[in-house]
Amino acid sequence: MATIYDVARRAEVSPATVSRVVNGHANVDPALAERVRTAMRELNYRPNAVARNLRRSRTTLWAVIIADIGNPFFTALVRGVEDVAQGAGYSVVLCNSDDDAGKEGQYVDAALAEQMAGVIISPSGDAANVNRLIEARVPVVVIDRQADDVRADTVLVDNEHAAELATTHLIESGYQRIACITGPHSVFTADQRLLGYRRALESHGRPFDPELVRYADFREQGGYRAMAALLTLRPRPDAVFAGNNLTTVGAMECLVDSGVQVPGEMGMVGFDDVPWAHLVRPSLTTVAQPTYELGRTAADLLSQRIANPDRAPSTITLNTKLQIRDSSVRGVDLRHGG
Amino acid sequence: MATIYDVARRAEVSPATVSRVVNGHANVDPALAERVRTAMRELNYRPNAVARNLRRSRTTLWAVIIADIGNPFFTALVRGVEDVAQGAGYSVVLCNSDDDAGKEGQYVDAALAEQMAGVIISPSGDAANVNRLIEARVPVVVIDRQADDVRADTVLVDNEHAAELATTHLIESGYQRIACITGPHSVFTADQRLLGYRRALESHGRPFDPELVRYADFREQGGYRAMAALLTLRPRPDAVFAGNNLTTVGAMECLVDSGVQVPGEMGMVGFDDVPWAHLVRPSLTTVAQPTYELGRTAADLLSQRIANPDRAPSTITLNTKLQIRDSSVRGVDLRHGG
DNA sequence: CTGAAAGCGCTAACAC
DNA sequence: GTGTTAGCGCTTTCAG
Repeated sequence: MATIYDVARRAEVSPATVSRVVNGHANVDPALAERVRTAMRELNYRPNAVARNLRRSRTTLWAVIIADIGNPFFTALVRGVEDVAQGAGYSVVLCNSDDDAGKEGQYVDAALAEQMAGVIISPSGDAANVNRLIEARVPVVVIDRQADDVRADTVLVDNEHAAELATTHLIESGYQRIACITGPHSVFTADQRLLGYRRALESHGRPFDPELVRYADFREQGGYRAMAALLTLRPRPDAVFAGNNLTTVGAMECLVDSGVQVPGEMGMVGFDDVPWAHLVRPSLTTVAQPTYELGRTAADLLSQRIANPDRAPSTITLNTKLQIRDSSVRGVDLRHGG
Repeated sequence: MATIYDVARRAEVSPATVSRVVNGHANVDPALAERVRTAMRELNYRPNAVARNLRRSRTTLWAVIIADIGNPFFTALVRGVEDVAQGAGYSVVLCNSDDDAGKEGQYVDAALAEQMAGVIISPSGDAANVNRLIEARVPVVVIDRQADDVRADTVLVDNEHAAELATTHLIESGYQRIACITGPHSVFTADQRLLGYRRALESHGRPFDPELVRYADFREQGGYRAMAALLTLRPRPDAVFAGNNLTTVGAMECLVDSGVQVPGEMGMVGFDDVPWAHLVRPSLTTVAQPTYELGRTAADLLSQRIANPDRAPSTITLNTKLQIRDSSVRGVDLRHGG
């Protein structure tokens, strides 16, 4: 590869002048600049970002570390991040932690080693990885999940409140024995949503029955298995609040396979929209999250922190919206077609 | 941040020795090595990958440039890449081109500038971006789509053959007027699948009617609109072969909204599996692609090319499988539940 | 087995 | 307005 010295020699200027042209610094004689540009073209010169980054001690890459690349919630969020990043002159590299603290740690290592300009992360259980970033003074924004003992900018949704509304909606629709499929114990969103579920029950004078709570991984299969287990209970629950989009899908599949009618025999509310919801019958009542906005907000926060590393961290909570459709309203029955 | 010099000073050795310890080179006195490790821990030393990359003129990052991060086909593929990369000591950074040659070009620039160790790319129409990588001698594997005038390792599926089988299946199921929703003109997979569709018609003595072919973007909305347009034709088509997973979903939504019964009034075969297919009624007949294997294969090829940059490029074609379900078989009617 | 020293490609003082 | 030069942090000959 041609270097800046090759270009300088060919254009008969100094490397400094080439650098100025490359970086668009003012005060370069137009004639010289033109000579430099010609030389660059002739040599097919491409600046070496590695060298530049070393010299400047900074880069223009953001790492976005997400828990599940297969979950549309996270990919939608990434789009929001990307759009802001692009506008601010950063490139986004996406890292999939699979909710595994070890894999996450590796990506944090990489972000640190590569001197990434900033990191947006939805942390797996353990706060240690996030804290390593903070200690290294890497600008970081935590998204979707709050980590205890972490002082960082954070973007969340009103999980507990939304879960309470969703559960209340099931209660008000006349369901009696409402179960909850939540996520893994250590995951923030799972805990919060369970809390909301519980609060709704209690404020309506309903007993909280631990047997009706299932902890699934936040994947389809987890939802399926949890639902299957719930179906063995006697008396059987007659409604379910599912803690994320994929568990909702899994639970629905289980109900289809078991021939349980929704919403007649089983009411259903999910958290976060399910993709291709239009094709699912009955249409699903869900707590809709502003996924794209979540990404945008996190990216804005990251920009601001990079510009001003010393300001106090803030937490932004965005609002969700309960989308009432067919799966949670008795009297509406199964059907397909227009 | 602590540098290798700080560690050297503290451990009372030379920077070279620290470097040897960090990189696990043999032949370092165990006592010295221990002193170095202690010093690293005390100073919370983290190697600076930027400096290392500059010195070594190589990195341990792979870029995977995909056309649509919202399409499960691509995210599944990425998982295959990741697993191989991890085993080979590389990290994967994901870049979403949105099938836009401009955005793609930016990511190619970034990959070039950052001296990425290799690139896996599903190219948008234009071959120029891929050729820039090749000219710069960056190891590159083309995936999912073939680019003309590009000599690079390539991993594909048997698009044309699969499309032919899928269309033949519709013919043999008794459908008479079979339409095709394919992708944008310039996209390789769209062209190939259209070709297969056409071949099936011709080898069964059916006329090829251009009016029955619709070019949609490979998104849900494209499929919806194309289907809507097809429904206005008189006589109306009675079956559709849809060229990718999202167009299939879109087309199905349109049929649901229009009250057209599948498979009775309209037969349907899609290309690539639709996620949450179990929830979709009727269950969809699709051409299943080995997505994960596609990613693995591309990653293996990239490994090999990095190890041996001068070997001749090869093209690997993986086989798909026609999964016959309910949407393409008359006599099976709409239903829901187990 | 260890250390000294050069240099990867670029940028930014600083000098002219 | 332009050139000279030091040095970002690391690895890797080469000497010893």
